[in-house]
Order: sequence, then structure tokens, then C-alpha cells
Amino acid sequence: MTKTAIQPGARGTDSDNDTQDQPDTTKRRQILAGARSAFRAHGYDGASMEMVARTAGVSKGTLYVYFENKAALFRALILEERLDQAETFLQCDDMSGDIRDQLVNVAQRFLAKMMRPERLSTLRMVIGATEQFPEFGKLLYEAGPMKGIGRLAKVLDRRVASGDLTCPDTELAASHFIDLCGSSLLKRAMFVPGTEFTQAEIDRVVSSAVSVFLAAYGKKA
Amino acid sequence: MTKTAIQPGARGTDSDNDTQDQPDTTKRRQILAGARSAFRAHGYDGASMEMVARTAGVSKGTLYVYFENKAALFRALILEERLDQAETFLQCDDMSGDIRDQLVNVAQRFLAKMMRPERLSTLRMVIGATEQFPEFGKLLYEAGPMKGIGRLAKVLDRRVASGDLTCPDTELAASHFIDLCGSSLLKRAMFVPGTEFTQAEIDRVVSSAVSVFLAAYGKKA
Amino acid sequence: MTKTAIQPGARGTDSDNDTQDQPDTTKRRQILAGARSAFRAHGYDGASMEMVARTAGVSKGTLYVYFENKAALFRALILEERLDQAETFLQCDDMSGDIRDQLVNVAQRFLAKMMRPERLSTLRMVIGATEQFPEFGKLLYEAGPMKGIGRLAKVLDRRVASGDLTCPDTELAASHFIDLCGSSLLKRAMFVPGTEFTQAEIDRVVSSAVSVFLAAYGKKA
Amino acid sequence: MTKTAIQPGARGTDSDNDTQDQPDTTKRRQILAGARSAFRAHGYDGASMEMVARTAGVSKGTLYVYFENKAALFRALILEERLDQAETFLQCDDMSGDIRDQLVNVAQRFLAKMMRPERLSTLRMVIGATEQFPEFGKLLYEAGPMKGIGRLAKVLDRRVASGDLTCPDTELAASHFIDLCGSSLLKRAMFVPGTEFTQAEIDRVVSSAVSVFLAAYGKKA
DNA sequence: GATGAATGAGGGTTCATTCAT
DNA sequence: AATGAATGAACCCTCATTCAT
Repeated sequence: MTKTAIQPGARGTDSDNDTQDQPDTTKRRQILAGARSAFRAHGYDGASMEMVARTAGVSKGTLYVYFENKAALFRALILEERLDQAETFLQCDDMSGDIRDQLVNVAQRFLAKMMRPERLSTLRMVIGATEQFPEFGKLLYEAGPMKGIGRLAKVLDRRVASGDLTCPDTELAASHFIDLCGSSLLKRAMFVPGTEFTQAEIDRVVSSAVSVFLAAYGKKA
Repeated sequence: MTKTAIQPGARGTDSDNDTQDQPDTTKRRQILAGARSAFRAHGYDGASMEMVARTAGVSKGTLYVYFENKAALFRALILEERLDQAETFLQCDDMSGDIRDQLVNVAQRFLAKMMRPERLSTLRMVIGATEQFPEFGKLLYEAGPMKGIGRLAKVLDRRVASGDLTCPDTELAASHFIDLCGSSLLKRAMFVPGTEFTQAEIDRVVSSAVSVFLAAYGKKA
Repeated sequence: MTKTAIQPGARGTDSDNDTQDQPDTTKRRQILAGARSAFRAHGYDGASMEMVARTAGVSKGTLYVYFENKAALFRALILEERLDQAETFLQCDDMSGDIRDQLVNVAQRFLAKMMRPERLSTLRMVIGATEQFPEFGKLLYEAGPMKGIGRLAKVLDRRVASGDLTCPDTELAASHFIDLCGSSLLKRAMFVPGTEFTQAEIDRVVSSAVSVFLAAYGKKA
Repeated sequence: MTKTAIQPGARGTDSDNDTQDQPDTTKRRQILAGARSAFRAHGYDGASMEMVARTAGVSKGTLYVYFENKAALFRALILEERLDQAETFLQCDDMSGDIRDQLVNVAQRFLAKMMRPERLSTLRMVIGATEQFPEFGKLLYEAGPMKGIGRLAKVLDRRVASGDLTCPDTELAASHFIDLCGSSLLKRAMFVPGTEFTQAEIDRVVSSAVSVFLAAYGKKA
């Protein structure tokens, strides 16, 4: 009750850290890094605070200086992951030039990000904890897939406007594109950790995905 | 040599269940039901053996009469789920008649199964435990998606042979179809438990999925 | 309270078992044999009733048909061991002829019995349980060492009477003899299980023990 | 790599205890004291960690801060007992003056140590656990009886050199002396806890033991 | 009489958390 | 701010014992 776990070292926007000599976000980051590693590897319930502390290289007590409890630490980690997702999920800002090339480009970047073991681990971690922390799954879904779909939809909108695509619902089309890209790869990668795909396999999948997408939504010759 | 948790009352043959090879006792089923419920709700690490026992309506000690330890109980549960997956994932035995109608039919049945909360919980449970029990993720992947893709691919093969489809790689096409069906629904359902979709939404997604699929692989007029 | 664990199959003196077709002492013996093995190997607390049952080749429930509980089973075992001790500890009935030869003879037989691994295990088992079951240690002490000393004392009495020995207290002298026999062997054997002694070592110890004994108590030339 | 139960507050040097090489903390000692009491009273298997904790006046969890597990705690206790044994078992440094007086002196001190209830309990505890922890029995045997015999043998060597004794094998003679001292007392004390002997009894036993010893090994008049 | 299924108390151990330093 | 010692609740599992068959 008394304890409130006030974060040491003011944080918030980095801008006002200028005048502080050691804003000690360092330790907080360190802890989050340890937590990320531990939670990814063992899940929320499977990872112990001691593991987190050891991985982070701090004492167990220190964890509670920065985070009120295990759940709060997990939440902070999820919020970080959310930022990462929001930034990296389906970047497709500059869509111009030949549409097929551009789609292939987007797909390749998307899969490269998506298939990284850490990203997959994070997804497993969140999905595994979703029943206990429903908010976190939603958070990540909205920052990741949902945001990505939105971004791609806007791009598709422009292509529709320019006549490159014919598409009644660009949001759904965007969703189709993303799922076609991951088709035959993502499910396996999620369920079978350690699965590796060759670039050739990925190229084939990307190429097919784009072909299907364009067959459905492309300008009819 | 040591303790092996031999199933009590394990009978070699049970005259009236030809197709079933494992001699499940009533109590064993009861325990597995409790375990299913507990593990789905809290994950492998999050569920305690006492919760399982209470949910199953047996004493804690009884669990260990039927299963060597927690992991063995989980494994038994996964093996059951695998059977269920194998049976129900993408049933599409009788593909004849108009292809669009048939695809819609398959898609509807697939989504109906897939979107059931218990199925989603199971998937989350397995994905959450995959880092600790990699074999189980693989097991379910192969019994579920992989087997489903194979089944659908065979059906598509026939449609290709009959000229209804043009398709260089029916396995990949099957994968495409499945992912198109789940597009915009499944990810959200996985990440946001409790999400409900109206039949209208589902119909729209199915219709779009089939359209995209046929645009890509259907007989060119 | 209700349960009284009446031994099945009347027992008592074997004489009245003649008329019974299957006096079922068989199973009781079987259980005791299992218990002996299990308790020797792991001690009273270290051995579980399941181990006993498995070793005995009966079901756990059967143990409770013949013995009220674990302690009662242990007690029955101790009573058996007591009989064995009483019979075999320091047999020296026929002491005649050359005294040195006779003492060597007794000593050899004593050590042969004493150094057998099972006898040592039994002693460890009882000593280990003595703090919890003080009566049992006393029981075995009286049936073993104490009885042996008494037996030997009587023999020494005769030798004193015949002038072969000079001995103010034959009980103490008997005790001395026994301890001299075991000297340098028995303590080690008790503390270091698996210790093996060669016959040569034993011969030397016996010879020395007898020499010391006779130097102290023998007829002064 | 894994948990190692590093002693908290373990200090490399503690300025005011030169002779002590292990950095026992207060709490560690406290726990060991509790363990000693509990294990002595109930044996290794018979004593629970909760009993140990309660006896030591610490929480159960604290035990595991100082010792990796029950066996490690027991081992630490045995190592302590070993030190005690090594120090106190048959002290006989200054053997000079009349040999009979000296032997009586040594014998009295030996028995006084040996017959103390705690010492007897410790021996029972170790003997009871020897089948499970063979190393510990050996450890104590070597630090106690074996070392004592060695010490006494050296003293006897000097007496042989000075012509006070005639003795072909001083090690064996030392063993004889020790066993004669305990004769009629030690076995009973081991098997019957709570046995008390009067000083008169002890005096008589000691006197006899020395007499027998000198009759065998003393200078022949 | 003999069994094995079933139990709940208790065993050893880990854990999230607190607190004095 | 950072620690590590300390805790007690809870966890997984075992056990002596009971009871229906």
C-alpha cells in the first residue's frame, strides 16, 4: 500500500533529460532487456523474477525499484514491444513505380522482419499470455497487424485512385496481401520454433502472393 | 523401473470401440477434461496441478495415478487435441458441383470450427508452450494446418485435372485459400480473446476470399 | 478405530498349522522379506510402503491386511530380526578342548556372522530408527550382544571353574572378548558400507584378540 | 550456472578468526544448529525441512538461501560434526608419567565425550544415513575412530620405544584399547538411548580395560 | 483374502515480494 | 539507488492409508 514504486530518474520524453547527468534510464532499459529475453524464452508464468534479474544483471530487489510487480514489468515490456511493432510492421511508405516490384519489395521486408526468431518469440509470449492479460494482445494487435493493414490500405487507396488496382475494400485487400505473404511460412514458424526457410522458398512465396493479389485486384489487361 | 504411472484399469481391448486404440478410463477422461479447461485458461505454467484437480473433480494425488507428472499430463492433452485437429481441420472430402459454392462451403465450415473460443484457446495454449515443448507445436501444426493443406491440395488437384482450376502448385494454393479465409479474422481472434464476429462479417470475408482465390486460380473465361 | 488388522490365517505356534491347508503365513513371510530388504536399504523413514509392496511382490493394500500400519510392519520385522540375532549371535555352546583353539573358533564364527552385509544393514537400520523406536534398539541389544555376552560368560565360568581362566567378572570378560574380536573391523564396517576384509586380516585380528584376552585372563604359567 | 545457493554475506576474511576457514554467518550457524537438533532427533529422512526451519527459528525459504537442498544441508552438518570429531575423539597428547594413570586418564576423557547423548545421537544419525550417504559415514569414521587410533598409536609407539610397552602392532593395540574402554557400555548406549551409567560403573570398566590392556601389552615384570 | 483406485496431508523446493542496509 | 537477506504462500509431487470390489 505504502510502496508506490516511483521510477527513479524522471522519464517521459527524452527531451527533458538533457540537463540530468545520469537519467538512469540505463538501468530501466537493462531490466527491460533482461525481461524481454527471459519472458520470450519462458513465457510470462514460466519466467521467474530471479531469472529476469540475473539476465538483466541486476539484483532482484532492483526490479521492484523500477516496477511495482511482475505484471507491471511485463506490461512495460509489452508497451515497448508495441512501439517496435508500430514502427516496423509493414513499412510501405513509398509506393510508387511498378506495382508488382513495389509489392514484392514490401512483402520481402515484411517477411524479413516477421520471420526473425525474436519477433516470433515475442508473438508467442504475448499470445501465450493473452488469456491472462487480454489487453496486451489487443495492444499488440492494434499496433502491429491492424496498423499495418491501415498503412497498406492507404497505399492501396492511392493505387486504386491511379487506376493501378481495382479494389472494393482496400482494408480487406491489405489484409489479404499480408496473409498471402505469410502463407505457408508464418503458421509453421509460429508453431515450430527454429524452423528456417531458405531465401528461395521465401522468394517463391512472395512471388506467388503478389501474383495472386494482382490477379484479384490488379488492373485487368 | 521407477514409477511409470500405469493407467489404472487400462484394458487391452474394449470390445465395443474398434477404432479407438487408447484405453481411456472414465477418470482419465475426466482428468483430461479438467486439464484442458485449466491449461486453456491459464497456460501450461499458469495452471497449477491443484487447479487441474479441482477442475477435474478429483484429488491432487489422483492426477499422479494417471499421469507421471505435469508435463506428461500436458502431453496427453496435446495428443488428444491433435486427434481433434486432425479430424476437424478443413474437412473437404466431397468437392464436386460448382466450384465457388464448394469453396464457400469449405470456408464456412473451416471458419466455424476455427473461430470457436475453445479452439482459439487451445492454439494460444500450445503456442504459449511451444518454446518449452517444441515438439507439441510441431505435432499440432502437422495434425492441423499441414494436414488440412494436404487435404485441400488433393481436392484442388482433381479440380485442376478437370480443368476447373489452373494452378502450378496446389499445395501453395491450398495454403493461400486457408489464409485468405482467415484473413482479417483469425489474427484478431487470436490476439483479442472474446472477439465476436457477426455472420455477415464472416460471409463477406469468405466471399472475398473465394473471389480472390478464383481470380488467381480459376478457369480463365 | 474400526479396523483391527486381524492377521488372516491363524498363526502363533507353527504346531497348530498342521491341519490348515494353506496357513497363508506364506504371504506374511513374503511381505516381511520385502520389508526387510526395503528397510535395510533405505531405513524406516526412507522406505515407502510402495517400495515394500513392490519388493514383496504384493499390492499396497495387502500390506494393510497383514499389518496395521508402517510402524507395526517395522515392529514385526524387528521381532523377526531379534529371533535371528538371538539364535546366531555368538554361538559358543561346546567349549572344550584347548582354550585358545576354542576362542579362535568362536571368534571366527562370530565375525563371519557379524560382517555379513545384511547383518550390518540391519544394525544400521535399527540404530537409525532407535531414536524414534527406542524399544526396538533395546530389543535387539538384548537379544544380540547382551544374550551373547551372557552365553559366553557362562562358558567362561566353566573355564574359570576348571582353572583355565582367571577372571573376576566373566560378564565383563565376555564383553571384552567380543569387543576385541571386532576391534578395527566392526566400527569401520558399520560406518563404511561395502568395506571388505580379507580372511588374512580377519585371522590376524582374531589371533590378536585371543592373545590379548588370554594374556589378561588366561592361566598364568 | 544454475542455482548454487551461495552463502549470503560470505566474507573472504573475517579479521578476528584466523583459524577458521569457513565464513559462517550467524544465520548459517543458526540453521545448522536447528538442523543438528532435528536430524539428531529424527534422522535424515525423518526430519522435515519445516522442522529444521522451525527448530532453527527461520523460515523454510531461508534454508534454501544458505543450502542448495536438504542433502546439502545434511552434508554441511556432517562436515561440522567431522571437525568436532577430529578435535575431540581421543585426545591423548601428553602421555608421560605412570602409564596406567595415563591410560586411565585417556579412557575417562574418551568415555566422557563418547557417552554424551548428543554424540551418541550424532552417531546414530550418521549410521542411519550411511546407506544413502556412504561418503558421510566414511568421513566421520576417518575423522573420529581412525584418527583417534592413529593418535593413540603414535603415543604407544613412544611407550614402546621407552620400554613401557611391548607391542608388535601399535595401531591394532590402540584399537584394542579403545574398544576395551567402550566395552559393555558403548553398544548398549548406542542401542538403548537414554541409558545412563554411574561413574562407578564407568570407573570399573575403565579400570578393567586398562588392566587387560596392560596385561597384554605392558612391560612384563 | 487381495487388490488397485483414490485420497489429502505433508514433503522438498521455488517464487514474488518486502525490507533493512 | 541498489542490494541481498528473508519470508511465507504456493507449487509439484509422494506418501501412508482407506475402501469398494
